[in-house]
Amino acid sequence: MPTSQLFQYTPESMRVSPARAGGFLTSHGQVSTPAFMPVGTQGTVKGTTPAQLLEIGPQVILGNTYHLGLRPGDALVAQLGGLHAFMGWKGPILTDSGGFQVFSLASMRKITEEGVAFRSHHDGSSHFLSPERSMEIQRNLGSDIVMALDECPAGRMERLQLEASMARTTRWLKRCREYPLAEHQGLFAINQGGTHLDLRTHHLEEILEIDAHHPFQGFAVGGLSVGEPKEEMNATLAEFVHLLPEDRPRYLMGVGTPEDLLFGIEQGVDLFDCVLPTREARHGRLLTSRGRINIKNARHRESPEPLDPDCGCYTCRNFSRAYLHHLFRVGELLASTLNSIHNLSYTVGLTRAARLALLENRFPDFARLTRDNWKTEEP
RNA sequence: GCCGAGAUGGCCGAGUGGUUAAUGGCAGCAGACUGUAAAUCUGCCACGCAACGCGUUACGGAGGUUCGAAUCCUUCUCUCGGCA
Repeated sequence: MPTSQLFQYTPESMRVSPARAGGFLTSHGQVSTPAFMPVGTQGTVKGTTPAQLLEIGPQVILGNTYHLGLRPGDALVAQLGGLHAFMGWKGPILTDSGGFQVFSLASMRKITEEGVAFRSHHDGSSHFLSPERSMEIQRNLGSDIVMALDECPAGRMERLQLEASMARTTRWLKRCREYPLAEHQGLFAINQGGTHLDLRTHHLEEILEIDAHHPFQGFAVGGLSVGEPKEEMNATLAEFVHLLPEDRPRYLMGVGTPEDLLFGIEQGVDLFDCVLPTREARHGRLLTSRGRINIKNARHRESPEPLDPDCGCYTCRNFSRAYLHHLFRVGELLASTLNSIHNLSYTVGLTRAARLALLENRFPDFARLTRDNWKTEEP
């Protein structure tokens, strides 16, 4: 079954804000939105087993083209039955194209019209990622949602440079669209333009020209949360997201914090992904309905309380802050696991709760209450 | 008892006459992290202040040499190894 178009639960005419609930089908299950997608770059959502992930309940998880193409290699993954089978995850998978690595590994790559020449971060060996190669890797991985290869420019890139980068991203997008993917795979286009509304809209027009001949299954907003001021990111989202086609999923890439998710949903974003919940979990920074806590802080040493009394995750059901504090202080692996389970549960749960509130027509109240609660934990 | 080695800030451990309140590491106290080169990285970490500066104690104890000592000398105490 091919990844299909968005179907909406709340028609535009019945909505009081751009925020919306929706969903679409993939061959590995339905995706209900808004949804937060945990990142599993190297074929694992760091710190969790698929069974634990199943309980957390994400709609989709991510894998990465650059990383998996390098190790263990997409051909091997294909030989072993594809990424779903390889990593033991039966639900939908989205693979990022390697576009973000063009940004994050900037010191180890060179961009040309043909593609991106990378030095492997493992051993320095040379590799070339073209739009076609990115598609080939993602086809081999067998993900349900394939991301177009883009150039993710740094947040403070000069306008002129940004325009050149975007033009190339558009040309790459055409090549990605022309590449034959597997029957079940859907391709998402990525919009760039930094925090310039005119560049964003211009790029969107170019994307929609391609879309008119050969439709994309979704649209992503890329190039945000990459160093630009938060106010500029929010202004851009507020001005731009509602311009994206209504009838297909909108994906805000690399975002983020609970605050950002709520704001994004309010602007009409359907999908999010971010490494923050798992990375911060590994670093002892935990999200709760009452704000953030740092479990390594001495003040939690003797606390019998759960992390978040309003959370029903495995970690909060079974362990005290004192225990989590202890595990972190002694450097036990279980600290990462329990913390990751919680942060992911919180983040996935936030988008799920938002969806429910949207379906029940009480989203504005939900958003206000959620924000008020965040202020209670730490002064 | 003799011979040898050594005693440094909470711990381990550099430093052997002067940019030394004293390298590092650990522990401790905080912070950062947004399509993962991140189980990572950063700051603080003797005491007292009218504190981006000043003062006071500090390298086992006591005494000495020197303009100046954690660093050299004497002695005491203790620790470790070897021989009796």
